[in-house]
Amino acid sequence: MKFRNQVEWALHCCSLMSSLPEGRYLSTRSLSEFHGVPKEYLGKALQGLSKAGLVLTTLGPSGGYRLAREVGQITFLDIVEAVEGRKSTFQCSEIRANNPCRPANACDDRPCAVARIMWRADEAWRRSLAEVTLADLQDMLAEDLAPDMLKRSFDWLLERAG
Amino acid sequence: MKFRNQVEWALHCCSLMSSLPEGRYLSTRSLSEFHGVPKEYLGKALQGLSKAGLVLTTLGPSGGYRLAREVGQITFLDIVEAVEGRKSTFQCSEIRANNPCRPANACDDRPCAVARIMWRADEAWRRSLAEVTLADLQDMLAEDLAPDMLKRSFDWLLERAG
DNA sequence: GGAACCCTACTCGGATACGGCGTGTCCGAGTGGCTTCGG
DNA sequence: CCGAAGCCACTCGGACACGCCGTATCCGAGTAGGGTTCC
Repeated sequence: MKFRNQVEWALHCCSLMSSLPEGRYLSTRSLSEFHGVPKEYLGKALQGLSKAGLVLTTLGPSGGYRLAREVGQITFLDIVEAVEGRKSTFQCSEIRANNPCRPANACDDRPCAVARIMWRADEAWRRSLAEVTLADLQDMLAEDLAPDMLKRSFDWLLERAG
Repeated sequence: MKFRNQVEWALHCCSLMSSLPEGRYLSTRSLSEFHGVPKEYLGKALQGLSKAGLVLTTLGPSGGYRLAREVGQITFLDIVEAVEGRKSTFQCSEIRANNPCRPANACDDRPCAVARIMWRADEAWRRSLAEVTLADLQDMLAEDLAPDMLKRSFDWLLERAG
């Protein structure tokens, strides 16, 4: 079980858009050049973000994407679910119903115990991702990276942002 | 991102083997009949458990699988990792290295901030699964299911166990 | 000079091919148990 | 009657096809901006 690489791309794109000034947009072309990934394919990840309402789009020259909410109001879980979907990582196929010893009037009032445990782990994972926002990521990056590099990246995207 | 259904099968098979008396074995044939899943394919999941050292095998008539440790010493994480592998759900492709503004002597002493957050969520998920053992599952099932059905299932597998 | 119009170039979005891994199946190596034969 | 040997049926384990989803790409609908033209 592993994430598709679109998740990573979407997260990094949102990270870039976090420092985008009000009213400016970043195009798929610019984002793909910055990250060195295929433009057309990256577009599908961004479309996922658009469908989920996380980003706003504008057409035409100097068009592109920008975040739809404040950086503190967009969590990692929002982004991951926008790309990967909202379905649980564990799907219970009700295998217990095939038990040959199971009577017809079996008590199915509770979900399968195995599924309950797996879903609980799924919840823990989602909760961990829901606790981190893009604002937190900005803080982490500010602490990790050299200030001059942040500045240059900021200028780079400002130059390309319509 | 979703688990393969082999995970569910493996968990339910381990659940059955949990109540297997000492020295007895359950064959892939019996397990597949009990759960109503393809025998040959279920075998691959059990082979995964075998490779991970979670179960012991015996060949010949009345051969099969049985748990290698006490039910309290086998966690859900053990089983899931035996089937799905131990790799993290998030793979960092070091996309930040493609940043055109990144100098040659970039500071890569720390992993990518995005990856750190995703890995933390991965850890939370694993921790949740590591906290539950097959003994806990047995307790849950004893509380959920009717005692007579447990008894019948127990007799069923005893009849088939070599 | 200013405003309206048109054209162009650039954008996103959905529809369209290719490949890898999960899904499902088959066959061979190996072994424990039953039968049989001899003492 | 008892023990040992041989055979057989049953087991696991790895090697072999099929199908679906992730990956990658292309093309069309639509629009913002700039240039031109007219008033």
